[in-house]
Amino acid sequence: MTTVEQMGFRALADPTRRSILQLLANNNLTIAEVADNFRMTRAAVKKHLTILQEGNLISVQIQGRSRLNSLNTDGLQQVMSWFDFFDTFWDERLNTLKTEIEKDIQ
Amino acid sequence: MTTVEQMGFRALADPTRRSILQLLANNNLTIAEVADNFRMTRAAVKKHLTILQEGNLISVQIQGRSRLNSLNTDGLQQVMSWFDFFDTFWDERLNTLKTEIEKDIQ
DNA sequence: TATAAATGAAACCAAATGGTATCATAAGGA
DNA sequence: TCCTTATGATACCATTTGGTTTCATTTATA
Repeated sequence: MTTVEQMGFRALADPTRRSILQLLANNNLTIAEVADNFRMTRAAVKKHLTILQEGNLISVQIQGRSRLNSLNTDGLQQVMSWFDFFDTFWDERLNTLKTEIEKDIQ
Repeated sequence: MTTVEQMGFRALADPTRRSILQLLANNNLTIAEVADNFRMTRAAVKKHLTILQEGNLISVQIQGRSRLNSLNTDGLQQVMSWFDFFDTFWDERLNTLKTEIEKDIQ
């Protein structure tokens, strides 16, 4: 049961991967360019990029011998939509609170 | 460098823990009550609850010999605020698009 | 005061994770 | 063509993770 949502959350669990996403928000970058921003091997960075891709958080465009990574907002939206569940929860609590206050007033 | 944000993301990476949060959105539950909803031992569930607490996603209230777990919206808010970074990114892209269209019109 | 109920804690285990090093392959450029 | 650049793919390793089992501690209760 490895849903897209699950892959997205798993991808976001690592701080390096979250940094990569913030990098890609500014520019589309090749693997080597992304790797320049971290103190680990290109191989390690490439693994992170693969996991980000599996979570639909980035998309890849192959240009000759290089591989351009760009942010994919679809995955981010999907993960963010998980939190909507709690929006209704918060609304309900606010309504309950409101009802209690109204009771107090009368 | 284990920030609260990092702990929150890590806590959310596991599907069992996300389910627990949704359970606690409806009711405050003891460890045993939470465990009734899963096919794993109480010990395993307790570990998950500890990780959720470290991520500020739940808070615990001790009542006699039982331990009541409840949703802590602070942690959720903190994690959700990470995504705000990309809101401005999206806005910028929309503005860029708008500018391009306006250029086309003239 | 026994006894049951609820949790705490620690040792242990298999699998996943994040990293490295190494070698292979593909594509541009002098 | 030859060399360099950019990536692909493995094998390997230490640590973390998610789970179990077992035993100890604390708190209600008959």
